[in-house]
Parts: sequence; structure tokens; C-alpha cells
Amino acid sequence: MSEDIANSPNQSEENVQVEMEAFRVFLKSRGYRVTREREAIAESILLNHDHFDVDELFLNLRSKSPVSKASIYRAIPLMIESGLLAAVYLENGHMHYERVYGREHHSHLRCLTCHKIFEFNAPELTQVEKRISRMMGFKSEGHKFEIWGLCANCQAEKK
Amino acid sequence: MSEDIANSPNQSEENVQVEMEAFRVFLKSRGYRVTREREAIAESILLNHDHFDVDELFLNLRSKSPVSKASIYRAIPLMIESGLLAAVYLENGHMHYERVYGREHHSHLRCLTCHKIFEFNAPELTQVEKRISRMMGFKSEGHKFEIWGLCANCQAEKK
DNA sequence: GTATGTGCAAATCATTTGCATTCTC
DNA sequence: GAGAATGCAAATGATTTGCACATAC
Repeated sequence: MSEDIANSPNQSEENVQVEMEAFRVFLKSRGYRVTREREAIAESILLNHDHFDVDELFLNLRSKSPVSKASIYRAIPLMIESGLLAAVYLENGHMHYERVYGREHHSHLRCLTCHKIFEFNAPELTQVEKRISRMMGFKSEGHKFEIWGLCANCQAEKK
Repeated sequence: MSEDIANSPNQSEENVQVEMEAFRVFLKSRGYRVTREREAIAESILLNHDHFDVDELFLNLRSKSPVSKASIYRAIPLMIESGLLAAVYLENGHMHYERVYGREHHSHLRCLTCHKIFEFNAPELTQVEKRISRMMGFKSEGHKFEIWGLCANCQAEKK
């Protein structure tokens, strides 16, 4: 099978509503409360699939429905736990996250020059995860694969 | 081809000397100075292949040839640049490194319970790196693959 | 001798936390 | 209302940096 480039357009309004509802269900199932802040944070993430960090999220929220950074930092583990979010990489000392809910698992190429992130899907990685786990007696829960280097654009600009 | 478990015994004294020399050559080639501190740090790392963080390195050095943490933090980028070291993962907010010089490239399994790291080698990962890079017009410089889950021991202890 | 490297202590900066106040259930 | 969640400001903790002194070249 050949790989797909995960190109995830922004969510349609209805999709967002479906996923927001799933998030509320998650919160309730854990005894957490559904607050205005958590909904604002989740909605902001669901509307924007790109890779982001806490500052970007904070700024995005500022105009419509401001939420303190403390609350963002407190909400992120919940969103990860709920499967809405994943921490994908560290850059300049701060973590970057991405929307994961309802998206296909994928891996990343990161350009060392322009710092852009490109996504791809390589099915054999899951095979490797399974094979190695079996071999090592491991009960695997996930994997991460990342390639770094120079993107096409930055290669061109170097000349 | 089947994978090898990278089990890297501590270095023999002679190997260490060869690699120390290579490090010195690297330093000089860059116009950096060969200092007692840098040698002590490099030697400590070369003698100990395990995954470690700055505190462990600091403690290892303390008895024989104490080096300040500032110097350790300043030396690490040099050691990475020289190919002696690689930053492998973040745990509890501090980076973990491993000796890389002269070792085969390998990937990691990390146990979420006991936090132990297991190493393995899966050659198809390099194929994936090449194939995807070609497809995306990327000039790749490396990759990282990590599996997380529950190691055999921790699965057993859970019962 | 000169510039680089070191140690120390102070500064950064992302993230976490204590606490009084505000909300959800 | 009771207990959770929020915002703010202060605390934390890893890493970085300024500076005076030491040392490699």
C-alpha cells in the first residue's frame, strides 16, 4: 500500500460539533466538569488542526473567549487523555501539540531550516511496532516516527 | 533481515582512548579548546553508554573530576555536534542523552511504568526514511522511532 | 599574552501550584 | 450549596548567561 499525505482541511462546523460533544462526554465520564474555558480551548483546537504551542493557543483564544494560560496548561493533559490532542515535538524548549481526534495516525518530517512540519503516513511503521513489541514481550501503546532534514523549498533557496 | 538488539557493553579502555582522540580532533578542527573539563565529560560519557541526563553526568563526574553544570550544559551541544552524543528523549522536563559515537543506529522502546529504555534495530526504518524523503523532496538527515508501552516485567508485576 | 573556557550566581522561560473567587452540577 | 475550576501571582526547575578569574594555545 502506498502512503497518503495527511492533508487535513479545517473541520466543518458540524464535525466540530460532533467532536465537541465527544469531548463533553469524555469529561463527564471522568467526573470532570464541562466549563466554558474547556469548551473554548477544545473548539479552538478542533477548528485548527495545525501544530501549535501554548502561546499560539492562548493568542487564538484571546479575542473570542480569553482563557488564562494556567487553565490551558491544566486542560492540555485532559485533552490528551481524551484523545483530542497529542504532544508531538519540542521546539525551543516548548512543546508543540496537534489535533488528533478523528484524524488518521501519521508521522512527521521536520525541516531544520524553516521549522515547517510535513505529515506523512507509512503503514509499515505499525508493522514494525507490532513485530518489535512481540519480539520484546512489550505491550505497546503507540509509536512515533520523525524524519528531520531540509525541505524542498529550503533546498532550493540554498542556491 | 531480522533485527539486532543493540546491547552495548561498556567500552574497553582502548576504545575509549580512540574515541577521545577523535573528540579532540573534532574540537581542534573547530577551533575549540581541549580542556580538562571537556575531556572529563567526554570520558564519562564514553565509559557509560546508558541513557543519562545532566544530573547523572554531574554526579558521575563529581568524585573524580568535578565539573560545573554550566560547563556540562555548554559542552553538550559540542558533543552532539561532534557525533559523540544524541539527545534521545525528554522525561519529566529534562532531556536524556546517550552515547552514539561508534554505535549502530537504533531505536527505543520505553516502558511507561518503570521508565526503562530498551533498544532495538529495525532496518526497514531507514528504508522508510529514504522512501518518504524521496517522495516529499526532502533531504533527510536522520530519523527517530520510538515505541512506548508496558515492558514484559511490568506486565508480569501487574498481576 | 590573548582569547576562550570555567565556575558561580543571577537571570530566563516554560510550566506548575497555592489560594481566594467563580462556576458547574 | 459543595466541590471543582479559574485567574492571578508567586514558585519551581531546567537551562542559559554575565562576569571575574583561570587556562589552553
